[in-house]
Amino acid sequence: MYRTHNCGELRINKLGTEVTLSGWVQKVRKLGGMTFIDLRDRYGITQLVFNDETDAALSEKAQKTGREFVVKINGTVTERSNKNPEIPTGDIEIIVKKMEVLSKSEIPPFTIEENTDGGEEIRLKYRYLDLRRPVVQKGIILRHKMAQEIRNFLSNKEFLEIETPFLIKSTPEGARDFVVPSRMSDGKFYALPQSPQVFKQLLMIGGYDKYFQLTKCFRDEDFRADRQPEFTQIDCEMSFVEREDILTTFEEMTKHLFNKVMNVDFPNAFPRIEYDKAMENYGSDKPDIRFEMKIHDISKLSQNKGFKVFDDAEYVGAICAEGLATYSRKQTDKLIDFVKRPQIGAKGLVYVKYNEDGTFKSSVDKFYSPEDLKTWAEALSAKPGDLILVMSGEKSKTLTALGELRLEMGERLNLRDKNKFAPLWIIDFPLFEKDEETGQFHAMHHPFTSPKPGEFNLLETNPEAVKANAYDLVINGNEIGGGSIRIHNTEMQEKMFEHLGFTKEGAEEQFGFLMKAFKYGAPPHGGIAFGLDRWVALFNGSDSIRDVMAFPKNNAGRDLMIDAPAEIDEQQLTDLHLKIVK
RNA sequence: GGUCCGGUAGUUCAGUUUGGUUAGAAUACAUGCCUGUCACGCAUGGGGUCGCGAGUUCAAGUCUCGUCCGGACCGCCA
Repeated sequence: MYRTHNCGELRINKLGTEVTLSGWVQKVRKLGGMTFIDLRDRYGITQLVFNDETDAALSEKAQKTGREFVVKINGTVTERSNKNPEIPTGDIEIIVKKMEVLSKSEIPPFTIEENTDGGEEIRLKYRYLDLRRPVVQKGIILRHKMAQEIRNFLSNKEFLEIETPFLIKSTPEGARDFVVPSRMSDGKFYALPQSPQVFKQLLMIGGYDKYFQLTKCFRDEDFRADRQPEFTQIDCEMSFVEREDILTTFEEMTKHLFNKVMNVDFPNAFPRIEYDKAMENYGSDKPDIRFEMKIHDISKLSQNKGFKVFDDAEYVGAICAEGLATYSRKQTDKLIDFVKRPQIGAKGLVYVKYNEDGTFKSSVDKFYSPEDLKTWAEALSAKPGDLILVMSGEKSKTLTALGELRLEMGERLNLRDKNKFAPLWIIDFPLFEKDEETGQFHAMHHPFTSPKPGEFNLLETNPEAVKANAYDLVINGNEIGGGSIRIHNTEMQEKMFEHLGFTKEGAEEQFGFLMKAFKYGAPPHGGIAFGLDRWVALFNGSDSIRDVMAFPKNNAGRDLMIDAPAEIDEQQLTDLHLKIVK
């Protein structure tokens, strides 16, 4: 037998018990005639003691074990004379009688402790060692708990977990597909799903009116801290539902998860904000509403006073950063640099300091009287001591830039507390967005999204104004999930493809099977999908989804541990009818 | 496709601004001392193609160009 207990469970009430433990040697402390070993497994750390006077040979053996050796010991649970209040097992230690080395270890490339000395790259390369660290385990365990709770909740609501295929067909809309060459069909390819979208709709037509799946999705685009080539979605779909049914069901699921996993309760309904309002007030379609600092339109108050920059602008907007009127010239210059960074791309920034004594000091004093500035302050509900930040230009771009600035100021004012959660729904997204270069319409959500009821007619006259029956769940500025009520009849779907620039033949070739299915009694349906990785990362307080994936890839989509992607041999290429062109 | 930052001991970094003696620190590792440590302590020691290639120069970790690798971001991600 390898163990009677794990390394995290022994307490003072087990004094005198003979135990067997197995685990990894985290640390050996030699104090002359006495040696301590910290033995670790995923449940905790237990201290082992060896004494020269009791058993010199065993003590010698203990001193020779290195970090990360796997050992099995037999011994007696004893009260420590010097207790360690830092760890749960700190009141006891094991006086070892027998030790067996089960597996030796080379010297690990970084320290495997709560605070490692290893950098990102080396920890990815030796991911199996990083996985031994409690902080990493915490994320992996949290992920398991969330997945369990999701399954419990949905299963109790009579949702069925149904798998859909990974080897499917490439479609032109959306992200780039990962592609798999076919050996059996010369020159043909499978594609890995970007999401099970079409299959879950076909399941609705197949009569499985409540479906879900925790499944991998694949998108061959460039990656970020919160984007990996393969990621996990909580994919859900329901039949005979309207938007309200979906929002109610999944708001309940969200609350269930918060309650069971984070012990956080939301007695009230989540706020619902229309897309247009979100853009106007927060400059983002995924606003962080842990703090207010709304954007205000001060175009009317600031134009026609002789300041050309504002007069020529389509829009002038401002935010109010509380208590920052004391910012120095150097600090305001830093903010100007911040908005001028190419990622934000603003031309500049005007600041107004509303001083404690009620006076104003701004970078545009030449053009605006204190009375003018006072009207701005009133519009923003600014108090003496606050700093007003103003940007102008083309409306949507300025709003986006102000949104970025708002987040930055929220960060500086410590308003983005990781222990605080602010979920909300964004609703009424536009159905289409226009490609700036080609003028072509794209589906903002996806091409199966239904327009809002009552807006079907607008489709012909003013497609850009049509709102989609789509919704996103946003928590703390992260898009956690999104979905829509789908189109469920052939005519509407054909019209949609037409607007998206598909020819009749093209649509038939790509999605003919779906259009055909619609002809055999398709129930009204809709659904939602959540990004499990992002959600776990959010609950875990991680900035990167890599922290909550057992084996993540780097930002170039490479797996540094197994060194993938890799070349394949000539025979494989031949079998797949492929030739490498350099 | 683009912008920015980085690559020096097993690891994390300093040194590069202003080219110039034997490239440092911490930690890890090894050895010795140490009987209550838990970031143990003390002493000694080993450990470097300064990512790679080319160039400038009497001389390159340091300057230039190219290239590879890693990270953050923009585009992209229905």
